[in-house]
This record gives sequence, C-alpha cells and structure tokens, in this order.
Amino acid sequence: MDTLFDLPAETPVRKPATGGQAELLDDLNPAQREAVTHAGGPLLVVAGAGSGKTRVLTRRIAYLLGQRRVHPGEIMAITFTNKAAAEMRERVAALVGRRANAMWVSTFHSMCVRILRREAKTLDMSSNFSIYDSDDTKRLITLVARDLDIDPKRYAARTLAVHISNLKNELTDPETAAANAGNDLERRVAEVYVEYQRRLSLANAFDFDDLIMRTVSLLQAFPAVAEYYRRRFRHVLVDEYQDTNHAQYTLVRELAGTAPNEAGVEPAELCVVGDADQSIYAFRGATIRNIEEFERDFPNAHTILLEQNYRSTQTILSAANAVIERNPNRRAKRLWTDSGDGEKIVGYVADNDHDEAAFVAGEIDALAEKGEADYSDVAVFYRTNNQSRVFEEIFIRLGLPYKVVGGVRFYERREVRDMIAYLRVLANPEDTVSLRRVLNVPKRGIGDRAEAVVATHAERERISFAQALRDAVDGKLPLLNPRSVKAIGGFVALLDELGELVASGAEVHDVLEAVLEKTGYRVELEESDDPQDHTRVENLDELVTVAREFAEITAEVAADENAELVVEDGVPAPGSLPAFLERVSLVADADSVPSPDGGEEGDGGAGVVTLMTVHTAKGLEYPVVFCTGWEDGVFPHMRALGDPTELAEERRLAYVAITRARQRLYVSRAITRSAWGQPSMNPASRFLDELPPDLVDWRRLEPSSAGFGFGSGSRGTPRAATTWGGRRSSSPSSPGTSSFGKGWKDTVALKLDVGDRVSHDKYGLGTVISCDGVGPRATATIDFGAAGKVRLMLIGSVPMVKL
DNA sequence: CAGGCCTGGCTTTTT
DNA sequence: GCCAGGCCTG
Repeated sequence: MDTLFDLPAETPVRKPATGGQAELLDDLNPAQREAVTHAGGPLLVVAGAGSGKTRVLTRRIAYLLGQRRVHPGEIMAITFTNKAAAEMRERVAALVGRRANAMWVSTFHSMCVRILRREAKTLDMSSNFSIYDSDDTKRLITLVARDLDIDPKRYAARTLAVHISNLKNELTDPETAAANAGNDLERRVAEVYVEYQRRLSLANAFDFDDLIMRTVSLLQAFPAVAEYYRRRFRHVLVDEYQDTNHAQYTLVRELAGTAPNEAGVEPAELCVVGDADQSIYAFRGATIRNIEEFERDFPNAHTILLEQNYRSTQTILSAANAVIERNPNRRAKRLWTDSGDGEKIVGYVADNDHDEAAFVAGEIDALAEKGEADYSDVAVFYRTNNQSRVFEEIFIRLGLPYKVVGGVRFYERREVRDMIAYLRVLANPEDTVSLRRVLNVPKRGIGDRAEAVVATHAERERISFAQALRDAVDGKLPLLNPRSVKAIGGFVALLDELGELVASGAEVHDVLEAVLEKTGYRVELEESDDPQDHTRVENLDELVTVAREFAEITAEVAADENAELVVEDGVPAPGSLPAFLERVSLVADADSVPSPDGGEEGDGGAGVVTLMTVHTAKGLEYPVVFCTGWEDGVFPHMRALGDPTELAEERRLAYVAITRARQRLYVSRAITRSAWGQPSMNPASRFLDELPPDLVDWRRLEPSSAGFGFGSGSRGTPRAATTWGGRRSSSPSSPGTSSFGKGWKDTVALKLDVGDRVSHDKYGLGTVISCDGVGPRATATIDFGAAGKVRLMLIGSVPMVKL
C-alpha cells in the first residue's frame, strides 16, 4: 500500500518557481498576485475550479516567509484532507525548503487532536485518548440506546448518530439539546446524547465531531489557552472554506480572533480560500453561509475573485457556467480560459445502463486506439457507488483496465477494524467500545449474556469495563457461569501478555503479528472455506505491511540528521503505537487514486481508467471525463428532486463533475436502469437540459416518435420500443430551452393506489403492487405480467394512464 | 452460545 | 441485488 505516506503528484505548474523570491509572483495573474501579497485584514479568495487555488495558497505562504519575514512557526494552514495538507506542505517545501517543517499544515481534525493531546488534562481526559470514527460512534450509541430502553426500530442508531453529529456541528452541548428538545425524537436524541458523552469520557475517547467541538469549547472556556495559540499563530490559512461547518468556522474565528483580546493580542491574519459553487458536503454539516457571510463575520475583510481557469477548454467552462448559473442566490462568477474552445461535449442516450457502459468502454478504446488518450487520462464519474458495478462488468468483459476508487475503504473493513480495536485497547485500556468489539472476536465463548453481566457490573460499580472484566476473573460476579469466567480469564491474560509486549517497546507491526497469532484470528480465517476470508487474510497482511512501513519511515526520518524532527507537545512519539493509531484514525484514504501518469506499480504504460463518485472526484482533474447516469432520480438524486436546497447541492455536484475535465467531456444517460434488481425508467437529468445545445454533439439520442434525425453512431444497439408523448427535452432541436423542468417537477402526474390497473406505453397493462414516497418522490412498483415488475417514478409525464 | 435464516433497507462521506 | 442486523433453533 502506497498510500499512507505517499505524497500526491504535484499538479503541473506552468513555470515552476524554483529558487528566487522574485519569481514568486512572476507567473501569476493579477488577481492571484493580489491574493498572494495582500497584507493586513482578513482575506477571502473566491477561487473558481481550476483557477490556481493551491498555487495561490502555497505562494502566499512562501511570500510570507520570504518577503514578509514571518517565522514558519507562526503559520497555521488548515485543510480538510491529509492529501491536501501533504500537497501543500510539499509545494511550500519546494519553494522555501526545510523551513516548511515548522509550520502547522494539517487537517482540521489532526490540528485539533494536537491541541487536545496537549491540553487533555484541562478537559479531564488523558492524552492517550482514542478517536472514534462513525462506526465506533454507532456502536456506542447502540449500546447507550439499548441501556436507555429505546426502541431500535423507531430510533435507529444511525439516525440518533446523525442527529447527535448535527448538534455537535452546531456546537450544541447535551444540556442545551435537552432544553431545546421540542418533539419526541429530539428528546430521545438529547437523552442519548447526554449519556453518550458521558460514556465517551469514561472510555477516554473523542469522536470526530468532538475533536472540533471540544477544541472550540476549550478555547472559549480557557482564555489563557486561546491566548497561547493566538500569540503563536499569527497567520491562519484555510483551504476549502466552503466546506466548513459551523463548528469549524467558530474554531477558525477563535484561533484567529476578530478583535484584540484582553491582553491586547491582535487578531491573526486570516486568509481563507474557497468556492461556494463547489460546496458538496452539506450533508456533513458544511454550510456555504460561512463563505457567503465572510465579510460580515470578519470586519474589514477583502475579497478577491479568481475566474481565470488553467485547466479546461472554454467549451467545458461554458457548460459548467451554464449549469451553475441556474442556482438561485449565487454570487456571480464566470470561469474563462484563454486556451481555446477545444472539442465539443459528447452526449449519448443509452437504452439501459449496460448500453451506457458499453458506450463508455467503446469510446475509451477508440481514444486509446487513436493515441488520443491513455487509460490513465480517463475518469468515469457516477452519482452513487452502486453504479460502478455495471461498468466493472463491462470493463472486465472487454479487458479494459480500471480501478474503482472509494466504496468500502481499507480501514473500514471488518478484519482491519478488529485489529485496530485490539491495538486501541492496548493503547487505551479504558476504550470500552474497542474492548467490547473484540471481547468475543474471534469466538472465545464470551457471549451476549456474559457481556451484559459484566457491563451491568461496570455500570453499577462505576468502574470501567476493563476493570469489571478483572472483577469477573476474581469471582466477584456470581451471575456468571464458571465457563464464562474461565473464558474471560483467558481473554484478560491474553491482553496482559500483549500489554507487556507493548510496554517492552515492541514495534507496532510486531505487536500486530502477536495479536494475529495469539488471538487465533489469523488461523481462524486461514482455515475457513469462505473465499471472502481469504481476502481478509490478505488485508491483514497488508495492515502489517503498513505498520512495518510506518516504523521504517519513522526510523529513516529519525536517522536523517537533515530532517528536522519536530517533537512537540501533542504529538505522540514517532513510531509509537499511539502515533500509529492516530495515523490510521485520521488518515483513512488507503485506497488511493491511481496516479495520472499511469504508473500504479508496473501495470505497464497506459495505466488504468479511474472509476469514482463525483464526490470523490472533487479536487482531481482528468483529460477525459465521462459523466454518466445523468437522469432525474439518479443525478440529481431521487431524494433531492423535491427539495430546492438539495437540488442546488446536486447542481453544484454537476458543476464539480464538469469542471474536472480538461479536454474532453462526455455526458450520458440511460433510459432504463436496473436499480435494486428491478428496472426503472428515468427521465433525462434536468442538468442535461441546462447544457448549452450548441456545445453538445449528441452521438445518439433517445428513439422517439418525433422521428428527427439521430446521431449516426447508434452502434446497433436495440432501440427501446417507447413512443411516449410530449416533452422529450434533450432533443437536438431544443436542448437548452425546454421548459419541462418547470412544469412537472412539483407535480405528481399520476396518483396511484395499490391494486389500481394501469396501461403503460411500453409495458402494457399492469397492476400496482406497491407505492412509495410522496410528492415528487413518489414511485410505484407495478406488475406488468409477462413484462415483469417495474418500479416507476410518478413525476412528470409518465407514459402511462390509470384505467 | 453459535450459526443459520430471513427481513428490511438502501446517497453522497474529506476526518 | 446485496449486506447487515435481528431472531430463532440446535
């Protein structure tokens, strides 16, 4: 795995400014230059896609260091991903050298971890705390909800977790949540929230949201702590500001300040960079309010707009502009380039998802054949992960090399998480969630009943679960049968033995090996005849390799006297178990994106095609991009159709997708697509209609009764037998001007009930067997007899009548 | 206590 | 169509 430590490839900079400071500004356009040199008040850089955002940030830092004599230790640069942080650090280092090491360049979360480890005592925590991800969080919430006798059917752990996360993102503490609770759900959530926080503390753990929220409350409750950081960091830079949530916004404000504090310490110089049009994480609490209201939040703020694009052709940019312009209440911004129009966008309407994938594969092959693109130049985007399947099927059949990025990640795999849980217990014995996770994994005869007895004892005696286990071994729990006591005894002895190994200073990978052997985890998998378990063993070997590399790299850095190994408060000892755990908790992008030059470890020359969701594609760019599944109900997603706010977010997602393309952009949709095993018919995505018609070369259009000319490239695919009336939108005559988006989007064309008889233009006579959703989300599953069961959306002009 | 079967559910996911 | 979690049985 090349992932934990790899630095991403440098995005091409036209004229690399290698040495002299004078060159820092040379190859910048006027707006970029202004952003780099601006001094004094808060600065907002509105950076359109491909406008050289990272270049501005890194040059600005280099300029601060070189021209404005800022000490690197005074700079804090905050990003959302480790990849972005690594890239920024790398690029600054390329400009200024090793001095870059003294800066804090990190993600919001690792920055907070660093502060929290340093200040843990202040919050009654111990600095070896665990960091719970959403899976751990859900487990703990499940435990809490069960203890509170909450009906898991009515209030799913996931739902509770989402609500609690939202509260934390809004910096609402449990008491306030309880006081504000206005309905049954909110009361239940608050109840769980209170107990959940108590149990987190007891486990000496923070969840992801806590990392931010607790840091904010730390800074707010302890002015001396805030002042320490304020004095220290005189420059705060924030990347992807449009993705900040309320908690992160407050954190930035607390760190930088907006006015001198009581001691007269001036606010730090703040520079944030972002693009409201690329905000696609509202579902995680991100709010574009923060970028929209920047000037109000930070008095005397200055705003700079970067609109010149260095990535795409004008055709692609015009398409992107046309789509995003439809979003209401948006700050005007139009991307442009001086590099020419380039190729037209290619459109394709497929009969079904299979046909769509075949078209994509055919085009990729043709481009490769003509030498116009390597496989690694090509990316295929879709809205949801399950859409990757059909591409995989077709690509495998055709022998087209590809890699799916995203989906279930390495560190989310069960076996990996089990091992991490063991390591966490060894690093933080109070970590109840991890301890209970591995209590009976692999099976060692400690069942639900025994676990419950121990848990109750722990709760009653107000002791940790770990201590309660020891009490069980000491015979203090009469409710346990002797067999369970013996099993628990074995488990505790095992942990003690592993604990001694850790205490003796063993390397992480040796500890990991010991866990795999001594628990019998590996043997169990090896002896299993389930083929999945074979993969699991491979993943575990991979994890051991990761740990070994972790130790080796740390050793190399330590041995390199040129490297400044910054050892500071809040940073675990290099190479230690806590350091490793922090790494795997905060760096979860193990399945990496293949490198653009096609060199993923020797798969020969042309590399592989990359498949991913649009969300995953953010921040990336490819010469050739396929935007697939542009259908109402797929993209925009079904759940966004009825909600203008969500629809605007989907449109931003479309904007992100389009602006990833450098030279060639394809858009496609399928008339029918199998979803959840059943075919469903989807109308064209409204976003297709928003593309200026003259920019799109429709290779193939949906067969229709209107009979106007279709592109010639229909490749012999069978045409759907549909002849339905009316409003086909993306016809060659009027793609951009169709009004169907207005007329039908809020209306349900057909009101159906179970048992109704219908007649469908394509499927014929049928009977409604179920109805789902309301309003624009309404669907019906209809049994068409010989034509099968079909789930249909009921919005728009459905080619069907009720009988 | 463990393993098997069945039902339900199901966007996106930087950390 | 697939996975996860709950329930039931051996």
